[in-house]
Amino acid sequence: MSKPALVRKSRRVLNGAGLRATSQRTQLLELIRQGKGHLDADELYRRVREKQPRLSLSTVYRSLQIFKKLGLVEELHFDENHHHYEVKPASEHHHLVCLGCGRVVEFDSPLSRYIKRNVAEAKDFEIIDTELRMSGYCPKCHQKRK
Amino acid sequence: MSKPALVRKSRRVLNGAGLRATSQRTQLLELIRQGKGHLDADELYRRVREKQPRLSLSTVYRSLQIFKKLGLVEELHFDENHHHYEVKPASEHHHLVCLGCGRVVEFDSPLSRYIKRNVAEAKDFEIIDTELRMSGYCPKCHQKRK
DNA sequence: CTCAGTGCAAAAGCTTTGCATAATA
DNA sequence: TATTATGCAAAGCTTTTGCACTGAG
Repeated sequence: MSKPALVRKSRRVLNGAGLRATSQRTQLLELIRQGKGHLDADELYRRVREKQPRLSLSTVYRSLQIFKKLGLVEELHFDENHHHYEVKPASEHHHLVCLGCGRVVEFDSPLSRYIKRNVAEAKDFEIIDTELRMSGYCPKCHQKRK
Repeated sequence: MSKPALVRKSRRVLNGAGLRATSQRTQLLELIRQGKGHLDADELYRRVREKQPRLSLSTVYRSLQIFKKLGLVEELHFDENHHHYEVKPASEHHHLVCLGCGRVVEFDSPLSRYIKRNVAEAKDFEIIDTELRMSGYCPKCHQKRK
């Protein structure tokens, strides 16, 4: 998706919810979309500040909460004391974290959809979100441990 | 398992790792084992303090880190800004959290073991831990939303 | 008796909030 | 122009750390 299209889309979504499409929100969304990694608030703060030095951390946090509520981004809970964010993917995918180097690999598994359906039925829950996180050692770090 | 047996087991595990079986550690472990819910540090702190009023929060945190390293307890990441702990279960199980009332339901799914094996193979990772968390609305809260 | 473990207080993250100012619709 | 959103500073929570004292082995 080209850059202006992204901006247009953000605007549409935000305005649609009765919110304003400020330059801060637009840039944050854009960064989260582009950013391959799973960004945390501080990382986003530092990156956006390169272009908008007056941005404040509060705005980052406030924006992230809004994006989360609108379903635009997803909050991930890795092993640490802070959250990571990524765009809500059209197709569900999950995360594999290396305990050695911290690398995060995404993976998809059709089986997770079966689990979801089974659990929803067994427990009579309406399931909104599924987060599957595995951790272990990547090939390199696996070697080093020996 | 009877209470003295629990104490004996804790002692064995701790001493085996060259650590001391203090009354604080023993009580914490006991509570986590009994506690059906998924306890957080503060909850543990308050509960143990009923019997040992001089316990400090730092000790709770330090103990939890130790238990985690020894593989005695598991750290869970729900939606919030703090962690929850439970005894490391012999059989893997997962969590379903109600976004309305916060209730946590455990479930098991044999399929998660397949996913684990598939991912380990596909990504060439040595997988240590799997955390599967779903969230949604329980029957009661599902009703209320309408 | 020794040294690991504890309590206390202080510090260190991460995240939220109040309020005056700036910017959007 | 009427609000909504922002920046700044301060506060709030959870978690970690330094240090002198205590208690387990």
